[in-house]
Amino acid sequence: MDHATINLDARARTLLRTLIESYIRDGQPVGSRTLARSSGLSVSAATVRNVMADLEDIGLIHSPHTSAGRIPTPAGYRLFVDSLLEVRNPSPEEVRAIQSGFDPNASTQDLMDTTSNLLSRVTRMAGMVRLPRHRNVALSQIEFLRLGEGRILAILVIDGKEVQNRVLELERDFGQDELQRMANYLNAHLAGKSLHAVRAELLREMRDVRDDLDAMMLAAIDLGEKAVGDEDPDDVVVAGQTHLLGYEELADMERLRQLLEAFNEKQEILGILDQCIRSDRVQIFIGRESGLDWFENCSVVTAPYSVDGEVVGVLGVIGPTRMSYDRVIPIVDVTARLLGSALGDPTNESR
Amino acid sequence: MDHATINLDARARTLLRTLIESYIRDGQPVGSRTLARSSGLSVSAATVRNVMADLEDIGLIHSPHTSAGRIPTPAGYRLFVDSLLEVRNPSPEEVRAIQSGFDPNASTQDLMDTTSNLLSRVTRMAGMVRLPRHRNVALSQIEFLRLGEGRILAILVIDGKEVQNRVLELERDFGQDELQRMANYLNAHLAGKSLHAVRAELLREMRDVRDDLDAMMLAAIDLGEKAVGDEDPDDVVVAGQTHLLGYEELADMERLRQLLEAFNEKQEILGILDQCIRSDRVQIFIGRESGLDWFENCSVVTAPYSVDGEVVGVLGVIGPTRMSYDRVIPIVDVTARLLGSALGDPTNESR
DNA sequence: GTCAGCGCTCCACTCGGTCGAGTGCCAGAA
DNA sequence: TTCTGGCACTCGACCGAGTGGAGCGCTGAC
Repeated sequence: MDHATINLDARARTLLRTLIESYIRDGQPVGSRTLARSSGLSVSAATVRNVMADLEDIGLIHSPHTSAGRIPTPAGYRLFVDSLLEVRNPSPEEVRAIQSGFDPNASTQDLMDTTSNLLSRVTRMAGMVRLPRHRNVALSQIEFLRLGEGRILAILVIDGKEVQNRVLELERDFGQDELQRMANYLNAHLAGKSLHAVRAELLREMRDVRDDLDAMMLAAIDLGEKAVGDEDPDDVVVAGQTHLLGYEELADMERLRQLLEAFNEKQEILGILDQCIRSDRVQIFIGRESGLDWFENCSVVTAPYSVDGEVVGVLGVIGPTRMSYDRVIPIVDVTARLLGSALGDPTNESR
Repeated sequence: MDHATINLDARARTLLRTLIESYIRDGQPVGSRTLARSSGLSVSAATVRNVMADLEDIGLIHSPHTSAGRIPTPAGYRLFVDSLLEVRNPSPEEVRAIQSGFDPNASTQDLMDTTSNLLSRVTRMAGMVRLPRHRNVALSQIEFLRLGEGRILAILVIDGKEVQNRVLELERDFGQDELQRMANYLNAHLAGKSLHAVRAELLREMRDVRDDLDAMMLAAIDLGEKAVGDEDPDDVVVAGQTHLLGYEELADMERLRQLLEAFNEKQEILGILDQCIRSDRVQIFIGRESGLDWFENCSVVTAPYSVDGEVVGVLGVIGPTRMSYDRVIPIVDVTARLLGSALGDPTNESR
């Protein structure tokens, strides 16, 4: 396939680009006459037909039936977004709309919500945001609360603002005063370090220094490890799914159901987003490329967002394959940047 | 309208009932011949036609066009569910399916999730559960954690298993040891009492005894009042919205969009459910009766659920007006009962 | 390599006709 | 008075034929 793209001469590329742009705009198969006229080239419709026949052989376009116009195949879209597309700069209004949506004082959860809402509102498709990994956020404080026989509540305060609760089931029972002392010990040792570091340290101490510590400290370390142990839950925030009902190419009810179901389950969405987290720029999945059958006629545009140079999450939109990539891509891109800086914003960290 | 229902003789009622049952089953307008045959009455089609003409005059049925059969109007459905419907007992499998879904050890939130999932799975429509009011649950414990300058985290443990976090912004700053003492004071006074009682007591103490207490106690009461003060957030759990895509009478995309949007916003759903909380049995909204335009072609079946004799919430389903009320009503009913007892189950309260 | 032209294909649309379900009404029976 | 059979009529669903138009592939000329 790849060598085929190289074989395309300038004229064929122009025609393919014009064809796809036209189809994206109108949603109608485009015929040779229209294409000849709108391409800007001074060639006749017959010539265009020849070129189109070639493109069809390569598998970039196809006609739904004899004597209809041509529409792009997934491979055609692929080539289009990879090397033919000229992305517009996002319009100033759009940038402003996105920018003004970010409240630098909001909690992380709120930021995620607004972001996916913004994405879906501006693009009129479904927006989604993968929650940031908390690898390098600082543990501010850890506390334990006895709930009942062998059940204690661990409270982690992160970055001085996020609070996480975890209920631990233990075999041994601890009194509240014991718990208090263990928390004090852990806080003294670990407060201010990143969760990642905390975890590593606890594991190391459990292995190395168990002889040097009294039973209480040992229990404290054990408890701390249990409390920080679990990764934060994988999650993704989705918004604006209902926009997808508006696109007639997605009008098949059964398909649509599966699609919305996937948004509810979130599992598959997560899978897709996680595929993108290693990339450092906008990525695009077209149709079934993501591996899910029911993504036919859908495309996904994602971009990772980073704080202090480290990628911490991914966001993106899902819409019909026939979408305005030139408009959507920069929107996703700029949103990712703005989210990254909102998360890393000092005004956000200070409180 | 009401006197009209009284004017109906037995035959007309039978015919209306058969007509609606038939329409609910097949989704087709039903004509006089079919109706005459399936009603069980020994009357001719012509007679049936006369009766139908009367029913149409009263506004209980209408034909979509000349010489199609008749279909029920909302008023017809209303009369049907009010006085013609014979509800089946829920089938044993259904009861078992529902019953086995309840895990008596689950947290309230999990219970809500499973319940709405159950409702939607068993009825194949959208299920929803209004979160229970916590009016008479016991406060087990209250703790405070200093997050930063003037920001403290209040942790309420309720019923020995639910945990609620609330961040309070205060004008004055407290040290952690002060907070500890205040928590001790509050726990000593209030633990074990219902949230409702706690709140009342705190308010009373603030008014009455401020002279007798030192500043610390006063601050503690103030703090406690702030922590328990807010009502728990209004919320509703929804599941299985996607089932609604399967019903062709809801196939209008624009309508469907509004409907799903409403599920996302939850506000309107809340409104509907709250209308039902005063009732003590199954309630039904047909079409626009709930006051929302876009509920055309939809009906809502709700039932309140109670713990220890007090109604604490509502659950229900939303589906097409043309639904099997005789099957859905008992399902909703029995689910409400089972949820109530799962919430009140002593095995649930003990841990 | 490009282009005009021809013949062909296929879709979308319209038109007329038929069929069947169902209605409304009427006159006669019970 | 109530019921019933019969009749004329209406309307939607379906079918098939016909038509116009868009668009293709191919070919022969330049």
